Amino acid sequence: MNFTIGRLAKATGCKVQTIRYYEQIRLLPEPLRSEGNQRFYADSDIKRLTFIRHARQLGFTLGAIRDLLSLADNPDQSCATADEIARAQLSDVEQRIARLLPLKKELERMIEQCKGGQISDCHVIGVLSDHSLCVTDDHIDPAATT
Amino acid sequence: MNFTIGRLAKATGCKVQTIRYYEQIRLLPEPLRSEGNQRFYADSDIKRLTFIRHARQLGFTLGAIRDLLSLADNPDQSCATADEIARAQLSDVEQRIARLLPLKKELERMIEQCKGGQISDCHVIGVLSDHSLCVTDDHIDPAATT
DNA sequence: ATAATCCCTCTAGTAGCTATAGGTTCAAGG
DNA sequence: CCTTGAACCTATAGCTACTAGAGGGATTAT
Repeated sequence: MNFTIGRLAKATGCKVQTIRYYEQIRLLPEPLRSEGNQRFYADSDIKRLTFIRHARQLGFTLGAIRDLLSLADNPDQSCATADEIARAQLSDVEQRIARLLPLKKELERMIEQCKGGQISDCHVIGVLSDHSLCVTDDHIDPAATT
Repeated sequence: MNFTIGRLAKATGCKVQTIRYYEQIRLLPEPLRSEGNQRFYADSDIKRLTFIRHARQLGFTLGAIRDLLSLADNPDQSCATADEIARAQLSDVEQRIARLLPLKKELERMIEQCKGGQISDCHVIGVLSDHSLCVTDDHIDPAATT
């Protein structure tokens, strides 16, 4: 019923520091403390943290998770917003895939054409130096995470 | 023959601050300065920056780009190292795709099952709360960029 | 009693930029 | 020649989502 932060960490596969970080940014509520100032958690905290970690594994940002949590806290609302957040996340993932696939092709082509000679004949370096040797124009947005 | 930082930015599609940042981390050499302390660039800088931007578009990290640039600077060497860096990048991209595909599936499933009722019946929230409702176990490393 | 292990706070670091503040230089128009 | 506005300068802080470390206190096992 009462867990130290270390046990919560083990139970959820989350690092101790990460838990304190989530508390700091108010994603997790401030827990009770022992006399010696150590945090003590309840089952509800395991649930909440599990939710967070799972959502992170699905690539949701902490901002999106914050929204999803506040929805989960009010189960009488319509789930339209949750649906919307999930759809946005899906389209994000789809976009990332759509950018990575041509990238992969370009890299494969680059590597395939490298005959193992000198740098001066190297296609890897060559393609990077001269965009026109590239198959596709639009590669990737150097931002885009997960 | 002589460009201000703004012209270099336009020529390469790179922001002015980013150029200064690249100089700061020594990815670009310190350029000459005008009497009024403004940077002036030569054609070689355009080339170098183009190389960098193109490599970034292909998802290479600045560390990898630094290595590739030093290889490009010594064209008599073997291109084995360049090849290796490109292969590492390819495998990185492949791993990212491999993680995103099951993610996409899970999100699609999540959304599909959402019937638009209340949060309490919402599959989006439900799946996040209870991992066992999930199809796959291994989702994603919440790190992994581009 | 003591040692090992856990916990505490606070700060700084990671990647790759982006943005802002507060000031200087430059080029063009009147 | 003077002024105006754009472009430039430095320095610093912010972004995401953590992670690592210093320097100490608490708890538990022996």
